[in-house]
Amino acid sequence: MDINLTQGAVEDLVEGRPVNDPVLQLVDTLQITKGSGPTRYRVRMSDGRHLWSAFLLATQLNHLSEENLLVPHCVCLLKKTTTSTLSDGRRVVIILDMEILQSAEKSGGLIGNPTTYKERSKSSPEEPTPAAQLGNSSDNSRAAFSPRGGGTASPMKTSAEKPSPSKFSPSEASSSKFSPMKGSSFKFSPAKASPTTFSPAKGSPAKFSPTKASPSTFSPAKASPSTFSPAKASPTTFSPAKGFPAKFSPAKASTSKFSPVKGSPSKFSPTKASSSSPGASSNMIPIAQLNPYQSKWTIRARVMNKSSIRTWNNSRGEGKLFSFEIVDESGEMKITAFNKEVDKFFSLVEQGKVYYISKATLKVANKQYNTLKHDYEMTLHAHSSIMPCADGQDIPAVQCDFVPIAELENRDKDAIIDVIGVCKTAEDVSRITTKSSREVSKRTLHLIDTTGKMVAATLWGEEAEKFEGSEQPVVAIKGARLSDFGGRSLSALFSSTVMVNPDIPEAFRLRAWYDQGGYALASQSLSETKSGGSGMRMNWKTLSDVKNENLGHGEKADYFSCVATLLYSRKDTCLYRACPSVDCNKKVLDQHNGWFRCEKCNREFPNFKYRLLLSANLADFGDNQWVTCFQETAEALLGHSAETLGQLRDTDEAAFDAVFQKANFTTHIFKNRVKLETYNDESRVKVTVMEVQPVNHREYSRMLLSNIHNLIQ
DNA sequence: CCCCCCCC
Repeated sequence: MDINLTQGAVEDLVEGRPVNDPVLQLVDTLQITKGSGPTRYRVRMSDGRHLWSAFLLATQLNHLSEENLLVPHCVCLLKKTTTSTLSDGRRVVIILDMEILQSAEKSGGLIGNPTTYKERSKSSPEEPTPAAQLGNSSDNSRAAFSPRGGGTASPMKTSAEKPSPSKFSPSEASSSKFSPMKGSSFKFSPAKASPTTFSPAKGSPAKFSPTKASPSTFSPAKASPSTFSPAKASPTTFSPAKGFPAKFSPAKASTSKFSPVKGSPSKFSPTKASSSSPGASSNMIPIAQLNPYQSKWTIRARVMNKSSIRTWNNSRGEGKLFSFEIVDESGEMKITAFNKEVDKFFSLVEQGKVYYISKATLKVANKQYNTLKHDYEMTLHAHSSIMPCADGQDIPAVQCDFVPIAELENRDKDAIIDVIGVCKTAEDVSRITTKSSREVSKRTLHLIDTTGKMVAATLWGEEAEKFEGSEQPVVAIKGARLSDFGGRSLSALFSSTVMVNPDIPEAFRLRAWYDQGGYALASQSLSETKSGGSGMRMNWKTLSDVKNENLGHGEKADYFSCVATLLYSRKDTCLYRACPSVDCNKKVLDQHNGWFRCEKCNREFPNFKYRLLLSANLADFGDNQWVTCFQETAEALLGHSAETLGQLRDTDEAAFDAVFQKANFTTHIFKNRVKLETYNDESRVKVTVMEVQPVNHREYSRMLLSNIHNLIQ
């Protein structure tokens, strides 16, 4: 296989021009270990025409050298690079990502007769920009290039020279928001199906104008933690019903926003930046292009998620921190603030708002805790600047890549996914104690979508407590974790964003689908719900269906729901005297001496409790069926407790009769278990009522539609 | 510099 080198790529890279997927030949590698930092590798590369010896391997690629993969004359694809200029004007091309395309053996020596490239022009030393001075003291925060890069003779400094591929000059950005170079790593290619964007905070214009947001705004005194209160929990629900104006119409939130092909003049051009931002001539770059090898940049991004303040105390010390996640059209990033930066920025940073952010430290993202799609994460430091941006409406707040619920079956356990569905049922909130003895609230929702599948999704803490599911809202969860519990289920993480009735096209579509008949679908859950409780799906059947379809004849019991009317119940045999022990319901034997014997407990008691075991005949329009109701369901059907009924029977037979008369011809939703049982060589289907619910209009409609659906199929 | 992500 012949691989062509990208002739001219060396010149383009050194001069900072974007190059698409340059293929270069590695000439040699030099280890430049010095000082305390990690080893760095300098590589010489050739494009067949020119050589350039100042390629520097980003430290995350050190393994390539350490695994002896950087063999002279191998051919490489540079997938991501950035060009920096040293303080003396020399150019360094930093390789952030690369791949070896062809071994040295196959390439058979040096290709062509390359000569060392001579830089066309060395850029003049940069001038401090207004941005560099804003929000921090005037010391030189244009830090030395790569604190880890201690291997060069003189400290390397980056400069903000124009042609760096990571920055946008007007000419480069003319037809596209982002540079077409590979290094920009777009997540949103038009080919890929439309991630969704929306602004949970409704794009609320920032209260502050950039001019107002002078450095004094950020004094610790003003931004003291005491001012925080409402910021934290509120933004999780965004119901239009609550009076938020819908900022993003479906049309506006269309995927065209993401097309890197079409589009308006660059948002990241210096021209634009100078008009309204504190960045002035600073380098406004997309988040996707942030890396540790640039010292001067400004990003403009929306806060999509903000943590509360946490403290830590461990062997390495103690302190406090908070973190938040930001987004622009190119990508996302996690930012963490510690200690003084917490005081400085916590109250300023609000979920949903847009800020200019500059001068922070980038480090390789710890993927164990950071699920965002970026190689790096950011830490704020003493000179970091965060300024509210007044006109950030164009910045999407959340990029969602919703996975259809049915598709969750095929995804890996622990995958972090975005999901959207109608909350068909929400379980009650409950308190649990974790393994580490912390108490936390949880609530499980059952979400369905147009795939007809349902999945359980658990919310935690405040989110669980405040969730209101009675109106069957559309719920979107960005960044939920897929677990394999009970088949497949989802769990919200600290980093998840839960949105109720978000103003996005998917939500509108789901709402319409559900209200126009989706609700009647007997959706099958990917998550098993133990207990025949409220999580049980409705498998609507008519009573004749139960017989015709031979329900209960299989190995396992079948479950079905029906709307039926109680015709008659056997009052004479409905009560029995049971063992008074808490967890024993065994019938006791009257010893006729004031004592009652429980065979199971092997004990005699001076008392007993009444239990119900009611045989009832249910009917719908086509058939009738004998069923058994135990304690709770019988109590629900008769409207009295077993104890009351026992007392009545013993003291007031007329009143006891009246209870049954009154219960006759009442109609309910019955959830039932059906199983073929053999007793004395005789088989018959036994139907046990698991749950009795009042008929509500919605469920009744669903039952009708489902039955009609069964009829016509 | 943190890093808890829970329960059945």
